[in-house]
Amino acid sequence: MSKNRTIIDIATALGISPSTVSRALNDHPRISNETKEKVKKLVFELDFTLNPMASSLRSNKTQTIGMIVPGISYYFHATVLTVVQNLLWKEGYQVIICQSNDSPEVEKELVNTLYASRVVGVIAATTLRTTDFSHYDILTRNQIPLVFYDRVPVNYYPAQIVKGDDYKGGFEATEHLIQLGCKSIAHISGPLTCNLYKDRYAGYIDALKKYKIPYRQDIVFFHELSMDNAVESIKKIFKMETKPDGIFTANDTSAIGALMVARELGIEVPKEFKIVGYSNDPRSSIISPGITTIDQHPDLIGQQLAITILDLIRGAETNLITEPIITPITLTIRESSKA
Amino acid sequence: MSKNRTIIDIATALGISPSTVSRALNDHPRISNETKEKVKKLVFELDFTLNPMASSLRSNKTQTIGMIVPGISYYFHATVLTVVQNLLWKEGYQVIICQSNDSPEVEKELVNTLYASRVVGVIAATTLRTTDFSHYDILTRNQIPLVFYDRVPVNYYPAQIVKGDDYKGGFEATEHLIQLGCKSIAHISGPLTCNLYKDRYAGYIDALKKYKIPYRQDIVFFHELSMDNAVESIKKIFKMETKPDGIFTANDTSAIGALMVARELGIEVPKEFKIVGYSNDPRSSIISPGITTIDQHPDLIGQQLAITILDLIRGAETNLITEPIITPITLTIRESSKA
DNA sequence: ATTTTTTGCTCAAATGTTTGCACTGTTATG
DNA sequence: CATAACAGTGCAAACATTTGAGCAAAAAAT
Repeated sequence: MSKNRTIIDIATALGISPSTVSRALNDHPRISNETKEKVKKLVFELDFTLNPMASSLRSNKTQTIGMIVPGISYYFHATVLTVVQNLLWKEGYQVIICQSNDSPEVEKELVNTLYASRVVGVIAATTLRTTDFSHYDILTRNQIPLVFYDRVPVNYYPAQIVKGDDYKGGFEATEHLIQLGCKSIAHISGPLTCNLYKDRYAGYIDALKKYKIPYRQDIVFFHELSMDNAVESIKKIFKMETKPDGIFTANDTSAIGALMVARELGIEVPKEFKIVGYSNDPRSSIISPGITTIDQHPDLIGQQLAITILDLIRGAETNLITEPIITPITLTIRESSKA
Repeated sequence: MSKNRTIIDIATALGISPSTVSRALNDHPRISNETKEKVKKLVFELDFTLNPMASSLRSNKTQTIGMIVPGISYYFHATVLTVVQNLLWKEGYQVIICQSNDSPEVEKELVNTLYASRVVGVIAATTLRTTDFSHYDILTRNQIPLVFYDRVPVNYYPAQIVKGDDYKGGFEATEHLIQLGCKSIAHISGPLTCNLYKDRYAGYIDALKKYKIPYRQDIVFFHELSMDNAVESIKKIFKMETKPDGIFTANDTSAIGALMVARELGIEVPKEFKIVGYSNDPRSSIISPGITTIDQHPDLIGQQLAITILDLIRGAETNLITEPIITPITLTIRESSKA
């Protein structure tokens, strides 16, 4: 029965005052090294740990960082989470992970609950349809560091941003198809309220422009990027008189959908139709033909997030929000876009 | 600038004492409904929330549940996590997710840290190689509800267990292959220190026995279930004089490995060689031919976990650990095992 | 030798709740 | 009609820590 020890037990055992113990444990400069050693030794021997509630109550600071994601099980977010959680845990922070399930209302509620539980920082990827970010104000107003990643506010919002280079991703994907000889490239995009799809779309447009390929409105689609939606759009494409000879989809699920429809209709990939997806989902390397896609390096994003939030928390006095931090992407070429 | 309101502010505003406010908010029976209404109304209007640290400090109880998983990004665990986190959040609990990265040492440390942060319950899937569970004693000794899932103690340990029916999964997978006419069935298993592989292996054995198929030690492998290991083992199999005509692998990664090697060597699946995996990883439905596999219904397991831990926490006085709760599995047939 | 600064520590207050006990007034019991 | 039971509330202690103020002794500066 491990009795709950307190700082006072340590103090009396050593014949010093509780305040000294507290300061010793927090490496206060006014405590002699000798005393610090003594305290830390006993604390170690007794396996003592400070009561985090009492600490937090008194200091009004926790060791908790909140993280808001649309869902834990999305490949991209799961990978980011893994890295962030591991790194922050090592620094002594607890990460509390919350899922918005892509609902703006839930997102709002999550922010409030995180604030109520006195988190010292928040990392968030917003909902696809979040356009109003005022529910995050409660954090900024109280100087709680806030970092958005992946899905970030489109207009200015006073918080740090970390994101993959979606514009470049869109551009390179499209350029790649063009360089392979595609003359007409379809695009499946998500809702343009979300920066991800807006930027990837912009890259697509600019690549077309650069190579003087006319933009065809009838082969560009905007809808939630589900398998069903993708299949529907692709079927439309293949019914056209002037069929496109390639497609760039803003996620891999849609790319897989495209591949399946093509297979079903007996259209040869990549010979007759080339496909490039986005995210480097594990499925895209497993399917055959393998799907060319843009790798967003979620582990790099995770690392960057951990570093960024720690910086903000530790240097909280100075407000050091910088320009958005853009992490690199890599075009990963597979069979779906071979010449 | 939302000042930090306290229970005392509410009390003075209403001309009552802080204790009454506290009791009203906690639905104490001795407070009149009239007073409760008054308090709750003002609390709602002011957007007031109790300071969780102060509550926890005083009551020595948190609203936090710890969850230990080998890694967030494994498909199975990600799905379980998603469900558990959503359900527990709705009940007002915060879930703090920890990753052991499959290291027993880290696992040990995690348990201690969770205990130190006064979680009210722990849900854990252990490391593949955890054989000593004594680091969990600190929880049981202090009556902190503990539920193991998926990877659970092999010998008796005084904690609730929730797991898929691995024995049945192994049995059905093997029986399925036999019924399709396989005469010699290989098996790739993980370390037998882990209940998962032990049970699936036992199912495999018993299915062979039932149909009087001799056990061949040379086509059964035990090693970590990575792609590389799988590829290596499969290559051995295909070099044998008397090649097996089917394989049951204890995870889907190995099944995918088997499929790839077969493809490389020009062995036709399922005609010459049939494959059954385990877990229903998304990749297994995407690859072609699709891989037959055992679906563990991670969402059901998640639901069951949430229910179980809540029961234990709420009825904490009575110790109601029951027999292991076994959740159903489903054989999901795809092309890799067609006749 | 005196004053100032620094070092190393203690005291006590403060953090925001919860909760055992006590108290008042009302209603039921004998 | 006295007394017990009970509903409804308030008081103050307790939870374990942090931290500003204070104080004595030692070290440094004058």
